[in-house]
Amino acid sequence: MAGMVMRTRQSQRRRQVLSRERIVEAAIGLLDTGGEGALTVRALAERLSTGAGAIYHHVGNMNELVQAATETVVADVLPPLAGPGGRAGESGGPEVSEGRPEDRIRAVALGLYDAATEHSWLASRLAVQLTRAPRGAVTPRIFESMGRPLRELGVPREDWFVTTSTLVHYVLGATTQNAQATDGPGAAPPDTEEARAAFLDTASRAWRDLAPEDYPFLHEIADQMREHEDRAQFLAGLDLILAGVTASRPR
Amino acid sequence: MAGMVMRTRQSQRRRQVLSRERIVEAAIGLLDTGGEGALTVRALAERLSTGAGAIYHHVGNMNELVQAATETVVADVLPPLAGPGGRAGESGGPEVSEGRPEDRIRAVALGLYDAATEHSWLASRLAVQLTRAPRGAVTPRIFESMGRPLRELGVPREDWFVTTSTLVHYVLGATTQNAQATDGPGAAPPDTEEARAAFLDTASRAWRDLAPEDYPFLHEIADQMREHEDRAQFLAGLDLILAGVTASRPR
DNA sequence: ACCTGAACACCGTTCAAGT
DNA sequence: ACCTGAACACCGTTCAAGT
Repeated sequence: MAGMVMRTRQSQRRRQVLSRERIVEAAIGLLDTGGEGALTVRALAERLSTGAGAIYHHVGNMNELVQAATETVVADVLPPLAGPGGRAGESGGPEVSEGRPEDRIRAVALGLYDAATEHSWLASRLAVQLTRAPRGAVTPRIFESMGRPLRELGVPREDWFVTTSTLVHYVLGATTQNAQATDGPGAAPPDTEEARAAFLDTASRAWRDLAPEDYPFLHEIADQMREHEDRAQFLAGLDLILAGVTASRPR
Repeated sequence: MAGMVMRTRQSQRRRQVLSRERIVEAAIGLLDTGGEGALTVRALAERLSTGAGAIYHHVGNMNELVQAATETVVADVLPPLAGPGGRAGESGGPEVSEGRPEDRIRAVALGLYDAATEHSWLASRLAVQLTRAPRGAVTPRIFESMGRPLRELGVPREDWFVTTSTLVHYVLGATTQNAQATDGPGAAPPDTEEARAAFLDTASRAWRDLAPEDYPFLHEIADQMREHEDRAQFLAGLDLILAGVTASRPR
């Protein structure tokens, strides 16, 4: 009987070369390589050595596919959701209930930030996803892992939703902003270290070239913009918000 | 001589029915009505009673057109950039140097928020724009008007860039998140008051249906999510960040 | 100079036909 | 059940030809 099951599974696996998982995986590959413009049904079919129509047997449409890709990538960087007791889950990511609450919030934020840096297409999709599919798998996990530490920070119960939303919105905005935009037309931010330095230098100079009467502030921060480091900046902004969270709580 | 100029201008105006401005205007109309999916060269050409190719005489390509539309909409809601002295500019929006600094930051943020609410396509485009075109017209204006009041708040000079970026990122994220997504497939958030209530109700119920051991926090805030009001929430989040800004400053 | 509109090289999606 | 691939109805963009 065990043999029968084995044989069934094997033959299924042999014949069913195509699966939703394999398609999503291939889609992520195409997205990473060439951005959203590179993900087409035909390119996908070729990479999977199949016909265009076969894709539609496992995936409803293109939009659903990109959503699945987003969910897959994000799920990998979120901490497992064991209960508040803190037992370990089996998925990747750090523990959700260990360490200081600020650090746990930072860990989730950084996980999303790094994922968005690695997958340039992620940020813009993530934003859409959170709005449209609050029943999707990742939205609840993001809110749960970002918000849970707030209790320990002493945030009053009635502020939990606002505070969590604010944190998520910041992460979303910063992440979108810093995403390498390899997609579509327009001057894409650079990939290499020195190209990035040149990019910042040009941007900084552009600010300095503005009329000083109209843009006195930009003139004053042009240097800081040239020298800033994205990831450190992201963390500093997060700490600013956390300072607000701590300052607002009653004692 | 004045007559000659007049005649030239008139005949130009008569013949040149098409102009970059008119095209951008029509594009905004299409975007507002049907989202990014509704903006096609053919639809644009029909609305302007012309051929498809004519568009390309005034606009480089589709992407450039959407960027121009974004710039136009955003420019209308930003305060005029008179010097720190505070004389009035001639464009729309409130004064940049009047009132308490917190209120001026709120005004800019709300202007962007309201614009994004009115133009559902704006948010996602704005995010892209800020990254790719730091020399564009709106990015400097946003940073200048959001950051200028920071001096009066007592934020130390070396924190100006981080603080401004954090504020902009939050606005960007919140705005993207709350944007009515009429575009593309997927369940679009609703337009009417009661449809929105139903939407929030469903979303809140979805959180409540999650396993309580894994999502204890979401269970606790499900009610707040159902009852929250987007704009008030947006402002509350902004105030949270401003609290952090104030808390971090040396005194 | 400005505009026309057919033509080109793509898309996502469907569907009869095959195995 | 799963897959094939031609066909359909779209795209953005180009370009010879007109005025």
